[in-house]
Amino acid sequence: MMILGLVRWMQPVHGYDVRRELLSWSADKWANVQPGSIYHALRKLTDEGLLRTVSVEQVGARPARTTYEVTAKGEDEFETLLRAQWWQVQEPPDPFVAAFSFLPAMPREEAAAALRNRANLLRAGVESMRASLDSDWVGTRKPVHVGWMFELWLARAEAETAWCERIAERIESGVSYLSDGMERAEGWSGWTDGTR
Amino acid sequence: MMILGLVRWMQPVHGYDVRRELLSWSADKWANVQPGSIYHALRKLTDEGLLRTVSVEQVGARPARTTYEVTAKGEDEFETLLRAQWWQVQEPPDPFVAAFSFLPAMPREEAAAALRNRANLLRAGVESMRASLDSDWVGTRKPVHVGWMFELWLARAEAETAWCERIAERIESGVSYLSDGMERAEGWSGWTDGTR
DNA sequence: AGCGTAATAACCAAGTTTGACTACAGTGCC
DNA sequence: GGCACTGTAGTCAAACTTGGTTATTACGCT
Repeated sequence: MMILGLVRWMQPVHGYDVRRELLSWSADKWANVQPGSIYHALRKLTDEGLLRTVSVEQVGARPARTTYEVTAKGEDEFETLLRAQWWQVQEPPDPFVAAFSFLPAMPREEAAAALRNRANLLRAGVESMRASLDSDWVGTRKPVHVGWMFELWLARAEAETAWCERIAERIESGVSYLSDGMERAEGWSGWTDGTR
Repeated sequence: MMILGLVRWMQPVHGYDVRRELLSWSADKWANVQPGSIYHALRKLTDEGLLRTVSVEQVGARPARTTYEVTAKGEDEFETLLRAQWWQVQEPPDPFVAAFSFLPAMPREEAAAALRNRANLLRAGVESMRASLDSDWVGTRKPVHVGWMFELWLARAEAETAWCERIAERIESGVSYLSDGMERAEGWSGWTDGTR
């Protein structure tokens, strides 16, 4: 749980603060935390004894805001969780890879075009990232390691760009999708080989 | 939905077949489809009119197995879904990135060690992938594009390996985590700067 | 002064995912 | 023949996510 970590370094906080911080990191993209989940998570963590409510303030007739802070147990749990993620490699599910596994269901032309398009989109992303890396915003107003995360994305994106173009060429070159050993093997009748 | 695509090229199938195929692709890793979700998904897709049940056989006193196939509407929907994934770039949530964003909560030494470790794990993965790419198994018994997916993982993993080592060095070199512009800015008291 | 829009703070019901569990049939081993 | 084990097929309740909604206050504009 990511929320726990956030509460830990902003404590004491209330839900809305956490939400804003998450959105400002646009963390809904790379963590799986949508605004809606936050309050549920906070309550659950409290039930488990990892958080403790500090106070419940009420300003006018607005919804009461509850402020949380981390307990000793929560601190422990966070360390454990954090270490688990740091020491393990565990590749995240990627919808594109899933879609790519259905390659033979796409007409060759379209597949190649889509890959080229993807390469361009990635390049655009790289460009805009580089821009904000060079600009002073990330350079001076954010901790240094935020820039490092950008570098990771950059490296990944560049690797992927190259791959997209390589594969696009192969597809256009008309290589058969069925490998040598299984030209006439049965059970693959569902595949169109991109030539429908 | 990924299940739809699978049913589409294995039809007619029953749930267990789908499950086996998914596991054999170890798709529980890169798609988010655990065995438990399959039957629910099949039923839901049927309710939505994307699938149609073909028959319900019963062998002895075992659970009845229901066989499905794709309807015309399901075919359409699949095309739409597939294209959405092919033409969009949408980076998946990555738990490591999430954990990395808490870098300042880790002692410097450990962070560096963990990154080095990660680099090694990635290298090991690359190695074993390369091995199975060279072996005949992927080369001859699987469609060619499965090999291409391996190449993508490889490219990503190599990029990330390099990054890990670069960052590990920086961390060891003792750079401050706080960027120049915010040395004395308030509100960051929760950060330990890796020197607890 | 009046009015519309944005921000604040949270809730909730509905939909999804998950891991654990059931129950039976072959198969191999002693 | 008896027994343990693996493979087959699917169910289920509990946990988790999500997107939309409420209700009030502050702000800006004319």
